[in-house]
Amino acid sequence: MGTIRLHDTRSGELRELVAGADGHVGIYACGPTVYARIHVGNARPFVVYSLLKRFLEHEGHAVTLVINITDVNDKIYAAAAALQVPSADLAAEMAAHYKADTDALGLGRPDAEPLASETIEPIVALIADLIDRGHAYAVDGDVYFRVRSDACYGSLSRRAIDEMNQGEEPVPPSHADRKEDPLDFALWKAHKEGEDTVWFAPWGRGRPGWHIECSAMAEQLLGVGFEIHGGGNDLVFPHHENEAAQTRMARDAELAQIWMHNGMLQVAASGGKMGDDPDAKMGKSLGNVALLHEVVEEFGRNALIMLFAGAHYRQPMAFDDMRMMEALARVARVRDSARGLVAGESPPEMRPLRDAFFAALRDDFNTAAALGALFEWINERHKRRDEPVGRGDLVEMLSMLGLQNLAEHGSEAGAEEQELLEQREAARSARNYAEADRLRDELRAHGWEVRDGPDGPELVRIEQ
RNA sequence: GGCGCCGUGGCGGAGUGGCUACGCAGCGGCCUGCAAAGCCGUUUACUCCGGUUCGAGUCCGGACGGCGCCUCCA
Repeated sequence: MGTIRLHDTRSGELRELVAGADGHVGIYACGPTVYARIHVGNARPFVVYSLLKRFLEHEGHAVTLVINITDVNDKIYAAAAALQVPSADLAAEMAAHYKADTDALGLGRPDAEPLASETIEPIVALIADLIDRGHAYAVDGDVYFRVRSDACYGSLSRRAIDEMNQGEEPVPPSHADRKEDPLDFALWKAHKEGEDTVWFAPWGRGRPGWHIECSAMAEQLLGVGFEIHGGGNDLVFPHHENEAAQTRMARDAELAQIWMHNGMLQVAASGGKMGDDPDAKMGKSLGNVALLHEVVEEFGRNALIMLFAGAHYRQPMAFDDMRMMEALARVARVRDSARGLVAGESPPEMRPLRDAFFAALRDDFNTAAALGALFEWINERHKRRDEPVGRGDLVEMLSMLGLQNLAEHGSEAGAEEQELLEQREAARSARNYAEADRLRDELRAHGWEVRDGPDGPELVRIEQ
């Protein structure tokens, strides 16, 4: 084990991860708002934090990963109204899709996936505390956070307070004067015409604002002052700034120690289908989305994880079909290499490359550099092709990426394919190469590639 | 306009004050009926201009270019 450092947005530098009691590490990552099916961009944080959990556990920590589901939100009301369905039904449907789509990534589930709609009591209690402490105020059923009462406001996103505005939804003229200060943001929104879900609070009927939902859900499951808060870097301001401010003012403590932010997926306006140069963040509002389940169905989860792991999590990442094809080739390289490894430990001389892999992960979870070490290990393994090489190191490394399946024995070809292979061998023996090649093409159409080796032909499953 | 990030070889993408990242693709060779896989060899780098330094893609300043946030967004 060694020191693990992670980039902290607040300080702008790498900070050592300091675990809590008994080596416990709590991670809270902002999950999706469920008003439509998620796109591959939404999957990046899911993958990054799921893999981070694996790595931290490997390093001896007990990890609790929480990824929330925002199921009460303006966007959900709007989408449900457009579809003429109850907003709660739409949210439930899309939450189910979200779980199925991320299940297909094969990385397991987070330890907790709280719903905003099931956290209303803690949310109301948190708002009440803020009002009691003078950091929030109720006006005509709305409740607003008094931004200027927090001297540290802006410290996460490092913005000067006078250069900010909360924007929020278009404010009707009748509401324009509700806020004491334009900077103040809503903790509770009074029920409005057309909204079909409502909860009761001391200051009136309504529903929570987005930011307070996360503060409450995180505290419920991880307490205050947990180790890592994550999310996309588009959430730094205002979402995470507001989350941090709410908890700071209500609890006199910081919500999280390290604020991690992953970079955006960049994609062309076509959604990455046409090979155009990526030129903008993938986003539902831009219409340039590639849906997660479509990408997984087309290229497989191995390739998508390989793509994500191929770049540092903080960097923006280009996404398109060409890059998925390249990721698929990397997957094939690993699987081809793993074939032929024997059970057991790897040669000690190859240990430094395994160690380099983990050292890279300890240095701000640099999966790209780690993958470089993994491929160097593979190259070294091939140079030793005349001696048995244990798969131990490779399985250990691949497990960090959720790709250990690449080192496992693939399924055997079916009887039909075996029959075709035997027919091809017969044709080869008869030097009827035209027929042999035809049978090889036929096997390829079945998804199996023929590789003739010293010990006879072998059938190898073609990646995706 | 403000804040932040980035600019590496055909493409993707790490890293580092002096030593081949890595992957994909290309080229030559070995192997092979031909392929595939693999091996050997090999081509192509650090946006530009100043500065610091014995030495800078690597640090500092500037220019140009790109991206994110500043309104919902992973």
